[in-house]
Amino acid sequence: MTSEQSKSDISRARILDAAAKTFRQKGYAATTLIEIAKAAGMQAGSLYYHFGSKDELIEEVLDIGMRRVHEAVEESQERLPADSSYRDRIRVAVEAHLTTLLKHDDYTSANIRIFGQVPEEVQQHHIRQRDAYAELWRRILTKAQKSGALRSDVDLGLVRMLLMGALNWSVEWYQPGRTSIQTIADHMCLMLFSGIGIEEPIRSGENETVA
Amino acid sequence: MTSEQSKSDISRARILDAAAKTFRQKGYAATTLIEIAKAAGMQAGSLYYHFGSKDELIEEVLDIGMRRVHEAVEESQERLPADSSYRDRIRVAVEAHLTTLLKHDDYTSANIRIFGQVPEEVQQHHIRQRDAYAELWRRILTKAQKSGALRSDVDLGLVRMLLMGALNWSVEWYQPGRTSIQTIADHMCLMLFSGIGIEEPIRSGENETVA
DNA sequence: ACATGTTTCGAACGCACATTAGATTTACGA
DNA sequence: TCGTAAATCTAATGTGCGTTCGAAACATGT
Repeated sequence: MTSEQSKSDISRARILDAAAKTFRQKGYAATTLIEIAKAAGMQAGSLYYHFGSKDELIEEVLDIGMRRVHEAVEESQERLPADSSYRDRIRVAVEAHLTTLLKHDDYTSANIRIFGQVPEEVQQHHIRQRDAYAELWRRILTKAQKSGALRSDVDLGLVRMLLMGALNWSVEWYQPGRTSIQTIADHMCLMLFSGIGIEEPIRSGENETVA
Repeated sequence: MTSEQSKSDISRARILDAAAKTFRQKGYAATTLIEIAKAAGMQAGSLYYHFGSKDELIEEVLDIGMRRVHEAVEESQERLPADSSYRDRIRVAVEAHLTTLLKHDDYTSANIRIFGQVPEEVQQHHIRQRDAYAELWRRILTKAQKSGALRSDVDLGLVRMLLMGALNWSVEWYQPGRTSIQTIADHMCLMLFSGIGIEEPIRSGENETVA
């Protein structure tokens, strides 16, 4: 064990990568250890040298995924000039969340897609972590509202849920190459700050039906 | 079989109800036929008198779920006065989608939660139906945009995805009694049309362009 | 080259589940 | 009441998966 990365560490990482990718694609219960092992280049039984059980493996995938998006958003705030506008603060947070989710991070997207499928016991282990991430967003939005950058008559909890939903749902439809992540973030921020509505002319003329 | 509802029909409906509820709660692979049968008041083997396989059962659940939300949104448009504003058209569509999703419809929420987990073959059978529902929303939004009610410089496909995401994600967090469905719809429409931002005191040049 | 610890293999176990088929019960018209 | 079809039960089958464990292969320090 002379090198920084022991062979065990390398195998462990390969297993986790394979697990994250497979869990994201197929869901929790539909993913077999045989599949993960094959993707990691070993036999199913060998996984147990590194992880005690399937649940232990998935717990680590969930943990890494949430930690990454949390850190990404946190760093996006720290990188910002101290006198940045609150809109910019929210904008970079949205960009960080989306980028982590859609760009080379099977862990975070796996977390979002399979969290609702894992055994309740596993979920319990991650509630604290999820709350911490929610709290990060709560702080960002609350500061913006207190400072007058966001309307004071909206329920920020609700706004946060709708915002997270819009962002997280992208894992269900995003395809690299069709739309840039930046464009998605721009549209999201436009909707969030200004909306996309235009005052309609006061007359009620056209009776165009939709259906 | 003298009554309108034969015993078979009643059992069938009870099975479907039980399946929708269980699938929504536990996901596709984690739901066993034993569980569904117990919730429907019979033995697992008896299910096969009504359905050829687990996949056949889930296909019908998915089908019903999508049909219900589609019809709900369609009817919301037809019920509207012919001279309604485009904002109102979108508003009632949002309300119809959300209400179907969150109020007594395990079928639609099951569809949304488990679609990504079912075997690819089953998914293929429903792509047409999903496209049809997407097309319904596309029409509503496009007409609004063409009429000048929505900004012309936004990608409506993207807006639709973000909107659907915000709405659909509610199945992950909504709890009856905490926030009313109407309030959720109001917040969503406010964000969509006007945004929740307030011009900040002129500090630096904000660029509000999209794409 | 040897010895010792590390990592992977490979076969086997047990269990839970989807599915099947014949027996059994239920509903209902004659 | 009887007979037939509908509906459900019950037990069995097969399969796939998580998990275990001793043996084999590999790596490393002496």
